Amino acid sequence: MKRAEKKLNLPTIRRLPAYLEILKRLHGKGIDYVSTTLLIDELKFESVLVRKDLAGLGIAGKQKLGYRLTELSGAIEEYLGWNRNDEAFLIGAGALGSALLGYSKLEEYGFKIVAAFDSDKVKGGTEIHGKPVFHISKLPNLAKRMGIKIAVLTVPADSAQQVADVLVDSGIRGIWNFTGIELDLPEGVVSHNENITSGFALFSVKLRNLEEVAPQ
Amino acid sequence: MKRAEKKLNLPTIRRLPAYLEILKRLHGKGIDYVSTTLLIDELKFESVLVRKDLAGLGIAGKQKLGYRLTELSGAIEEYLGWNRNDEAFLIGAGALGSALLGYSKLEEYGFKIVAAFDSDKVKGGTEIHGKPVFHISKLPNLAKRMGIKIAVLTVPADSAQQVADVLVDSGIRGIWNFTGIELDLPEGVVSHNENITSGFALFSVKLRNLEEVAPQ
DNA sequence: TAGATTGTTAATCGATTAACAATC
DNA sequence: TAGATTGTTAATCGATTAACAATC
Repeated sequence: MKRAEKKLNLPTIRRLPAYLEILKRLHGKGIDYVSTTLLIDELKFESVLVRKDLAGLGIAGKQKLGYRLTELSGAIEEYLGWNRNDEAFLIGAGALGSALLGYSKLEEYGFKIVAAFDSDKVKGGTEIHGKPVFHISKLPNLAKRMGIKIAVLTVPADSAQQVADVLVDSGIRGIWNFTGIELDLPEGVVSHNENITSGFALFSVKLRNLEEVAPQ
Repeated sequence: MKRAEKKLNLPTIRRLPAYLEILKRLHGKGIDYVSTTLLIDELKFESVLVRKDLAGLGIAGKQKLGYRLTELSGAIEEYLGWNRNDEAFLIGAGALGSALLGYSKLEEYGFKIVAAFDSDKVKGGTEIHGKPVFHISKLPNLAKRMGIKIAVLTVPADSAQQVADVLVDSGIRGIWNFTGIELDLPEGVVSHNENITSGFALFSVKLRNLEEVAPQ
């Protein structure tokens, strides 16, 4: 299969997992071909948009039939790199960190958190959702020995930058950042900020509008 | 204080919490006036953007000085409705649900989860992060008695719609939806979808690019 | 053939950025 | 006054939607 060369735009990339989820469900039902009309039955947006999105993946549909399901989901997984197997560390084993350690979908998508770290004193042999938890002082050594290049950062905001510096020194090149802090990182290290408060703000505004339309 | 009438665009609303966070930090340092140049020192984007964002809040800055910190953060909180006190139920006390029950920032922002529900058999007196957990069968009654109108939905995808129907019947009008499923809801009920896989997809693509630029 | 679908090009809409005027 | 800043209008950029051609 030829690698899709086209650069997809950001909203498209955000939508890809939703397509993949639906495709999985349809695959379970023994469906072989999916049309964009079938896909938008499940989603709530326009079929042109789906078609544009899929066009960038570099696969072709068949008129009257749609896209071959396995080919389509394969292309999405390949585009996202979810057919690979990435190993990552998680730092900050609080409530959010623990939730991510137990979020099995990540592994399904080729993203395996192999160990967690925390600044609290941890007893030897501690595990959360079956993943070992170490004191953060052990991270640099383990990262180098295991060749880990990816980290999930779920520490409190006020230690975010400091921990990030340690990660960079330990050879980490990609940081999935849940701290709400904009990290200062050197060239060659990428981060992606996940910010639940942004989504909460949108939800809040929707709630406020609701109350204004029909108070009490 | 006059209510800001202007409708802010979605990206602006998403940015408001970040401004608020910075303002809180600066407030702790005893700073009274903040300029947009000061704000962008912390963020990584353009000061025009910040100015445009703040313009919609309906407050005025002072040339050479900037905005009065308390007035600015007050206006943001009011716009988001974070100066109110909303009570909510959480449904689905798994890993993610538990994390949200322990996420104290929500309460700081006027959003209080008062109880959790799960379909698993729960013993009387069960608590997670100090919040009582009930069997879901108790929800309709409690929601009505307590006048709860907001729910956080963290159940597995395959029961999402079914639980949402129960919520609507119980008088819930706003659903913060973490299930990854697009809910079918009647007129007058709003939902906001939080989808961690979307963010993970963006992170994955950044990681993939990283590897392509400098393999191994 | 008629109809369902893919896939592309043009038009529109929305958000960011650039330019600059106003003012303390 | 000079300089730092707010705040607005115009230009640009990016994404969605509309229109439609192509084809099985």
